[in-house]
Amino acid sequence: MNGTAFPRLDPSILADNGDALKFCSTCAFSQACLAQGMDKAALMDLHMLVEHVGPLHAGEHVFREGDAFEAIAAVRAGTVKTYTIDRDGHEHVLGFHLPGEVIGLNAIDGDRYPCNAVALDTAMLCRFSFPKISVLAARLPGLQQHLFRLMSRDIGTATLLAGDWTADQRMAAFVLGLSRRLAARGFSPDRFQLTMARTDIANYLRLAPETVSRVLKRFQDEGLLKIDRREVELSGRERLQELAAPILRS
Amino acid sequence: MNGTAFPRLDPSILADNGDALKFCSTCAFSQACLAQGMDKAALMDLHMLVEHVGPLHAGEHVFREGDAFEAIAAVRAGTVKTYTIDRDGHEHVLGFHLPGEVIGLNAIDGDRYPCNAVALDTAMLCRFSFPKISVLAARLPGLQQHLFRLMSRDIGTATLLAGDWTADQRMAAFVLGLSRRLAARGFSPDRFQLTMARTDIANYLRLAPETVSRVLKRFQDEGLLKIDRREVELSGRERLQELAAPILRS
DNA sequence: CGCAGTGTTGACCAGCATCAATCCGTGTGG
DNA sequence: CCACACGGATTGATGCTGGTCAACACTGCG
Repeated sequence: MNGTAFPRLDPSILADNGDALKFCSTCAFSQACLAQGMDKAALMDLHMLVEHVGPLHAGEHVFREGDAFEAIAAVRAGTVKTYTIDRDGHEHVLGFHLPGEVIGLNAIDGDRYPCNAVALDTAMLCRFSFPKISVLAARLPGLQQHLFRLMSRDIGTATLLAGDWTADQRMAAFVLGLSRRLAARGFSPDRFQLTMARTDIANYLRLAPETVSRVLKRFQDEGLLKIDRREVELSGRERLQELAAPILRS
Repeated sequence: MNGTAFPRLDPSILADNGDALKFCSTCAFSQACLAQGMDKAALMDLHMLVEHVGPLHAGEHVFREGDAFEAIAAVRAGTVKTYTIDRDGHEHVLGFHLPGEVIGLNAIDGDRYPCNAVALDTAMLCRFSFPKISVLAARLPGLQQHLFRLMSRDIGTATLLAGDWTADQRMAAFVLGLSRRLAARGFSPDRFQLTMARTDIANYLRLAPETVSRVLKRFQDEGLLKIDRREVELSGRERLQELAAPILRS
């Protein structure tokens, strides 16, 4: 619970610079920058300012609401949940962040993080000082473009979730969304583990945990998926897609 | 209804360049950039790439979903509504944009606008070619920072609206939010016109129009505000703030 | 005047939340 | 090894918020 806010670089990685680079080059953030037209030299610059964070264990925080904002971070492994607690004590889950995804972008406007970020399982991250990456982005058009796109995408997904969809639509979109994002990282799209509790899913989809339970049960009864504890297997992808279509816009 | 997509520069403004500059310098976008540390020369560069759009009349579109994305735009006068139509034909209002606010940021990720933008009353805009402003942003740290902040802020407001709030909370947050944004532009915070129809408010807050009507009525009965047709007067700001507090985080 | 668009009001209903009880997998201690 | 407790998940009963449907009022306009 009382994880240190943004732990510093693991010394064992610092020790061997060559290793650190090789390590980081697997980071999807770098990959995306490359695809965005950055050359090798530029990528090297990016690697110069990255700090490897972790491994964090389930329940340890990456940052907390109110912490001074200094850096964004890319998830390299594991799952990170971002959330806030409103004044009635209710948790609002802003998102679940898989490997390759970036957290902290909503903190840029303001000098403090507006939410908490916690590891749901063992997680590794790359930390990018925001002032530094801004300066670098001015030199590297590909990086600037990549950041713009990431933020733009976040606006889009946030507004999609904001729509007034039924519990079934939300649930279908959630499962399908996970499936697609996992597939994009090379994991199986049809069979995966939920790294978050039912309560977390409920707080993310703005449903009661009981509703999450019931909808999943019904989906199983109707053959859309098989679920055992946290293990999910998609068996009725078409029907799920029909349900989720208006949300995922596909 | 059938407004041209992103009408070109009004020739009467082009005619007198000095006038155009004076005109644009009132633009809140420029103001904000100045505040962000840009100098006069930089501002001049920014003015070089701006195109003035409008006046657009109520119902004319700035852009439509699926149009090629080329530019973001700052509202200079009037109100612009952004919205999408889902496959069931239901309208989802993404936002109402007042003078000084920027639209199109959610289009950067992707080569097409993901939503429509329509003028609710007579509106004027400044259009910024996105490729051009990107290049400029790389030269002007203040501009880059400003863009980052704008997008970050949009992520935040989108996620706030996504929460599961009651009709009363949403309505209070909506009215108070308008009041504050208008106040920031120098308009009266206690007395203003709603430029949008009840249906638009409903589609924005994910409520039925009937609910909007009823909640406003009740707010009036309880002395929180006076409303006559589209004219609003806030009379119980404290109580509204209480209601909206968890949403507006203030 | 009559019509159309927008807004309001009322009656009814459905979806989901809430509350409460129970189940189940896991860890713990005797 | 078993008994027990605990947290998360499930299931059932009930109620409330807000949606839906329908009728009507108001305003502006041809």
